[in-house]
Amino acid sequence: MRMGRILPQDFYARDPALVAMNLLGKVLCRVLRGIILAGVIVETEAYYGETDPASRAYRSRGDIAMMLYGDVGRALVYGVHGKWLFNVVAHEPHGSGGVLIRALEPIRGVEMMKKLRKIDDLLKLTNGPGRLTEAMDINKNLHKKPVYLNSSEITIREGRKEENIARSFRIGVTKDLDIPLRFYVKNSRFVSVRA
DNA sequence: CGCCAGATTGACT
DNA sequence: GTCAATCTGGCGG
Repeated sequence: MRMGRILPQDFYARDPALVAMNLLGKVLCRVLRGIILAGVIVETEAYYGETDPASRAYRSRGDIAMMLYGDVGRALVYGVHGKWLFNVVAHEPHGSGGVLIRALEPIRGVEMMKKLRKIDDLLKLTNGPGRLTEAMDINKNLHKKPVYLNSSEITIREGRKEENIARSFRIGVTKDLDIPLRFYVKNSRFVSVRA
């Protein structure tokens, strides 16, 4: 697959659920020590601000929480259970929210991803939010970096058109909202486990 | 400073 | 299916 153009910042200036849905089929691109690692986004989740009990902005005023209210199109990287999770800040003007990238279909730099993950199985390389960050060496260094600039080590680009989009409730959250906010490519083998 | 929840994963019965 | 290792950010003292 040819590398598409980088999505502009205003792509992220919409409701997080809409952005999450529209990110399916787009390409997450990471430049690591001159090597390009890339994967098609096949699973995402939307999060809101203080109204969302699963959000990091729910009853919190820390740096992570405040970022959800800040500039759209920036990487929001933070740790849970010893893993790094990769999000992009996305919300309407004066709103709050972000999109968690939960799974990728690897398309470039597979050998390096296998090294970083210390496994060989292509299907288990990037099928989970903590797995894909390990496969692409995404960590605190990329926190707050814009994903819409050519100079960034992490960008999101045009990819393919996805047809079969499904949605479900978010995975792993203790308190969810009553609308399903997880989006995934229905017949992809690279979607994370559980449902 | 100490404590601990948590948007997870991998190992195991 | 169950379970615990994992470690950072945020908050209380």
